[in-house]
Amino acid sequence: MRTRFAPSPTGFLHVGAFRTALFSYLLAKRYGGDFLLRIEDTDQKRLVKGSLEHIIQSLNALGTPYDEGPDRASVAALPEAYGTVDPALLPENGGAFGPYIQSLRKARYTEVVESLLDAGKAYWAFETEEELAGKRAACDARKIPYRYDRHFRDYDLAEARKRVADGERAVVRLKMPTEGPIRTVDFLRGETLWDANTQDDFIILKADGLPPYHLAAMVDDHDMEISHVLRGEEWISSTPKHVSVFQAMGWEPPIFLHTPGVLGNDRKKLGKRNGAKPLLGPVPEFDKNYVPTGEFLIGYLNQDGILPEALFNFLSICGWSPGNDREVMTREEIIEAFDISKISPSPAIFDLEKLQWMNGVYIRSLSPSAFYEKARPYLPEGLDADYAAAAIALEQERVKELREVPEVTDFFFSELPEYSERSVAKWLKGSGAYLAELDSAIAALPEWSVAAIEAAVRSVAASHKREKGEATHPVRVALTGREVGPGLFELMAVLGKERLAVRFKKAKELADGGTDS
RNA sequence: GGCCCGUUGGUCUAGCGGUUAGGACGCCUCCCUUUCACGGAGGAAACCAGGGGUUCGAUCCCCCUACGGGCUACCA
Repeated sequence: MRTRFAPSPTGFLHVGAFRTALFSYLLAKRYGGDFLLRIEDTDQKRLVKGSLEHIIQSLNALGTPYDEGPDRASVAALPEAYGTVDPALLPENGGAFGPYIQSLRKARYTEVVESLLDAGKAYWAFETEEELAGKRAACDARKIPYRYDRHFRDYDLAEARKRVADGERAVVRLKMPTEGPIRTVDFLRGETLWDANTQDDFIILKADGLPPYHLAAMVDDHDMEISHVLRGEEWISSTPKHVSVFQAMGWEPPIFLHTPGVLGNDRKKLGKRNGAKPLLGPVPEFDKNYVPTGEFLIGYLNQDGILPEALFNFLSICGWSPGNDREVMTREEIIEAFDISKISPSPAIFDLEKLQWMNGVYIRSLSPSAFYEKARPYLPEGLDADYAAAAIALEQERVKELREVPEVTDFFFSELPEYSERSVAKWLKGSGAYLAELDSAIAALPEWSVAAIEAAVRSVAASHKREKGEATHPVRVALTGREVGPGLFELMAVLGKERLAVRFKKAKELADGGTDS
């Protein structure tokens, strides 16, 4: 069992691609196999600096690291246009089937193309791109479907090679069957028969000397002994091309499984073409000339504080289910339950609200110290660690994304809370005497515990004939400036005597002018 | 236009010829409770895209239509 993820270094890794990578990873791990990363950079024009590192970082961040893939030596061999990759992210030895970067495998593709040429299964074609565009336009004008006219299909090979040797620009095309159906099998959707006359003698070697995807990926999947090819459903239509390559070379094709797209709320595919943002890992800085367009649904989930484990879990059940009602599962449980035949063949809409809910589930399952560690990057610098940990622990069951932590805990860390006028008017006015008495009672407490604090507050409240919200709300507003938040007595215990005294003093001033009831 | 793929509540899905069509998110109500949240108990929400078949019986098998998506590049 060997699977691979084969993205192009052309920008952000988007959810759809990410989920396909996850499925590939899960399949390999389910059967104890290997998951490989291969970089498909045969279109050098679309290369975006920094995206190679982004791809590797993202895979690591999600928790789907590759068993075989780019290593230090091969990345070092890349031109500067790829940007740098943190060596710590790269293995010393990428694996026995490398290099795993297509631009570094040019010689092997040439070899395959030459053998196809020799066998009479492919041919050189000399039309320029302009001529081809002209042929296409002519068909469009007559409203007939365009197909390459196979002008050079029977052109003399020796003659063609001479022209190429003389420096003429040319491409190599594969001779597709001219009759009979071409049969492809998709693991999820079954067999489909493609009429030969809908097929084109497609290009397998571009004029720049590199092959396009249709050839390169097949050669690599074969050479790297990939058993299951999981890829996006946009590849379904070109599968007949792919099986034709395998057939021409006399190779056994892998099992193809096309994963459905992941759509945004607008039902539009979430892909790099509409500029979905990255999911995890540091936000990459790409070249200025890389401008994603369209809807930005995903946002910077990593910056928002979505935990990798939550995303791993969520993505795994986005378009797949274990066949029962289980949704929250550990990574081990997911791997054990993973079954590609239960992948849904229809596209799914990315449900951000459900992800947020699930992230909350994962945040709540964290130990207080783990939660503190995860939340720390979102907190201001220079806080007392013990105090900060105790403070944010009170919010752990309330936040769905880590980014919420600073705004819901800021009153712990500022000298005085920000008092909203509305809250002051509603709860502080007329509570001066109550707060004053509370202040002294708290200051006089011999023992500092949540229970002791609660007892003191309840006692003072009782003497003022205050119950429930009447008793607690003025205190909450006095100490935090707001009306919602963690348990009042817990929060007071964490704030401590000194901070409490300062806040009571300020609150009494704000309450001035009113009379206690 | 041509060729493909898809279609169960708003969303993600279970189902694989006989079910009161199950679960989750979201929404609503109630309980717990000092607020919010968590947790608990309920509820609204799908004539299984529509129409034909096959069958004693179709969400499930076949066909057609509609809608959505993809491909139709010297991009992947």
